[in-house]
Amino acid sequence: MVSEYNGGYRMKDKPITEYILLGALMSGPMHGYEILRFLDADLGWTWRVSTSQLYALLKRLESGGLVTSAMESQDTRPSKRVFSLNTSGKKKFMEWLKQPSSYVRDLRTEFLAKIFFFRKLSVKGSPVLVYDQIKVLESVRERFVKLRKEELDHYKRMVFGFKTATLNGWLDWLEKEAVSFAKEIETNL
Amino acid sequence: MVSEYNGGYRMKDKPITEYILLGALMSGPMHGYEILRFLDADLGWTWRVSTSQLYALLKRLESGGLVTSAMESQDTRPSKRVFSLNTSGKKKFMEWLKQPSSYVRDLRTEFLAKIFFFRKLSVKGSPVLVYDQIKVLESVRERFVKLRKEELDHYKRMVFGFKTATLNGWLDWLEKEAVSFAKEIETNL
DNA sequence: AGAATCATGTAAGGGGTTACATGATTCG
DNA sequence: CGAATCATGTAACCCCTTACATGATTCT
Repeated sequence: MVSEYNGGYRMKDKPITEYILLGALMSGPMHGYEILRFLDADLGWTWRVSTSQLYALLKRLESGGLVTSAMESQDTRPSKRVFSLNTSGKKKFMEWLKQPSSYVRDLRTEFLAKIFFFRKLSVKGSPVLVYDQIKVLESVRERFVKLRKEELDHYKRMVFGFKTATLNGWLDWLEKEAVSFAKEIETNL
Repeated sequence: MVSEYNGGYRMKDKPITEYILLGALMSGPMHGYEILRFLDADLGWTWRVSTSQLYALLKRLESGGLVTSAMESQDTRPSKRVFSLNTSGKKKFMEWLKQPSSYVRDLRTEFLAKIFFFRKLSVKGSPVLVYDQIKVLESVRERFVKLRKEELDHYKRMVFGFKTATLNGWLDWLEKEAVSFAKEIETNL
């Protein structure tokens, strides 16, 4: 049988973008367009959501019971639908926030967003997250180093070398910048 | 207007997986299942294709005029559809092969596959590709370093730091491992 | 006898995209 | 006066996924 394995994808879990939206709503009720501007201005280099997806996801979050909405009419402007996080939405977000990414592929997109929300929402515990993430990456790196040693084919050794090099770059960054950034937001309460 | 930019995605261009399939067929005619086993065995750590996608893509490549197919019946086994590259398919592949990835996001998935095919097919020019790719990444890194310097917000500076760190890891790998690997396959003709 | 291999697909869905529709208001 | 902003969506498509269907053969 040819393996049908997909390489350690995410899948099954809620897509990261939904957590980003929950995170936006953690600061208080917002309507769609407002979230869009917020993401664009503050998370522009980390995360992007298209308008169509945004409204689709908000709808899904509501039907998933993490968010409630209410129409709000305005005199000079089109009326807007204001979304609010409920308790289970907040809980879901906080759980996500404190978990390091176990799939290396997710780190690039997910980790920065988490750090962002730690600062934005003044949540305590970012140094722990950084620490946990370092541990995860170190163990993955170790695995690749080992696989590389055991591998005879030159090309495959190079593949493992590439993966290791990526992890080296990230770990370097985590240990230098992320650690100090986390410490700083922690001391500033 | 809230920007609807997607962050430098690929889009529009042929999906990378199609080039992988073209690359597989560069060694000669093959049927679907054969390609699947080949990818699994030789590109397992670099590239994965599900069966359903494979057959769909092969069909599309054929209707796109890059590939032709013919049924081949077997006595003890189910009959199989054998695919062959035609001239324009070969040309398309060779063009792709020699181009460095301009979108940083693609490098991780695309570059290793290119190197793989350089060796597999004994194509000359891999050192040039490595060199070109280094140039691309260096210029991108420079851009991020500059953006970082100009940025006042601590978080955004960190984001640029992360991107730079990733590029550092990759450039390190390119300059050490990829260069020597490319030289080696070049001298072994 | 049952599992794996050979071999090709279909069906349904998931997450994302671009392009477009609509309509008032304010800025240059 | 035209462009950008505010505000919410629909429609179509793209790449890819899992789950399943089919059916013969060979390995354990």
